[in-house]
Amino acid sequence: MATISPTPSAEALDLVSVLERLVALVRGLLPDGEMSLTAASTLRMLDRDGPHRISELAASQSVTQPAMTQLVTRLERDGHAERGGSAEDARVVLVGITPTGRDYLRRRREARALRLGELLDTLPATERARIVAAIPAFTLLAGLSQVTDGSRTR
Amino acid sequence: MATISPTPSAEALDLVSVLERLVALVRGLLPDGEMSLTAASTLRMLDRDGPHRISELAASQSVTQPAMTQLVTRLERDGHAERGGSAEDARVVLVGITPTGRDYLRRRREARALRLGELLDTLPATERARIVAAIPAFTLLAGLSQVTDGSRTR
DNA sequence: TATTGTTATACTCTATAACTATA
DNA sequence: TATAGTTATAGAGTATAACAATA
Repeated sequence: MATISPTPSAEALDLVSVLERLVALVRGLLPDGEMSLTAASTLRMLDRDGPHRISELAASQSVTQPAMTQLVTRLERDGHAERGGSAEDARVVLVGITPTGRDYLRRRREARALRLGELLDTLPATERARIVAAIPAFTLLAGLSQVTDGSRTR
Repeated sequence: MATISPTPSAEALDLVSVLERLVALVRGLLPDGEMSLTAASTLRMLDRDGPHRISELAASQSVTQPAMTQLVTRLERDGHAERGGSAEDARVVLVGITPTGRDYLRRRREARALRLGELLDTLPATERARIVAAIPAFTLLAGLSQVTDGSRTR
C-alpha cells in the first residue's frame, strides 16, 4: 500500500525557494568571518528578548545544550554576553547581552544595510515598493517561528 | 578629524533586520542535520545554473578553493554531484548536479514548504497577500546578489 | 530521581600553506 | 610564470557521553 504524502501549496514552495536564496544573499552581504550564524542569531535573541537560560537558547537555535554552553563561553570571552545567576533556581544560568554586544550587532546590521540599500536602488520602484510593503508581514511571520523554535526538543 | 560614515536608509535597516530573522526561520524549518548551509546552497546553484568550475563555486559561496574542493568531494561521495572535465582547458573541473541531487533538493524544499505553509495559514489574509505579492520582487533581488557574489575575491 | 549546566572526546567543516598538472 | 585544483595540517564549532550541583 502506497503512503500518500501531503503536498505543499505552490505559494509555500515559491516562498521557500525565495527564502533559500535570500539566506545566501544575507550571508554574502558581509565579508564576515567574524561570527558564526548561530552565534549572531543567539546574540540577536538576547538583544530582542532579554536574558535567557542556556537550555532556552539551545532550543531556539536547534543546537544541543553543551554546544550552547560553549557558544556562550565564546560570546562571554569576546565581551558580547555575560552570565548571571537566577535568584529562584541556583542551577540556572541567565545569559544577557552586553553593551559591547549591542554595538557589534548594530555595526553589523548597518554594514549589511548599506550594501543591501545599494542593491535595492537598482530595482525598479514598483518592485522596491512591493518589498517594503511586505516587511511588516514578514516580521509577523518571523515572530511566529520563534514560538515554534522554542518548543522544539532534540 | 572625525571620519563621516555613511548612514543606511531606514528601509534597508528594517529589511536587513527582517532578513536576519527569516534566516533563522528557514534554518528552523527543518530538523536538518543532513547538509551544511554552504553545501545546500552550492547544490542549488548547480541546479539553477548548470555545471560550474570549482573556483566559481568557491567564489559564489565565499569559501576558499580548497574548501570547495572538499565540499564537492563530499557531494560526489553522497551521489549529489559529479565531476567532469572541460574540453577546452584540461586543468578545469566542471561540477554538475546529479538526478539524486535534484531529488534531494526537491524533497528538502517540499518538507520546508509544508512547515512554512502551516505558518502562513496562521497569518491574517492581508499579511499573507502582502508576502505573496512580494515574492517576484524578492526573486529579482536575490538574482542581483548573485552577480555580486561571483565577483568577490578573498 | 529529575533537571540544569559543564567537561571530555570525536567528528565535520573550513583556512592557510605546500604541492601537482596544465597553460 | 601564472592558473586550476588537490593534499596536509591546524583550528573552530558541534554532537554524544559522562559528570557535578541543585531541585
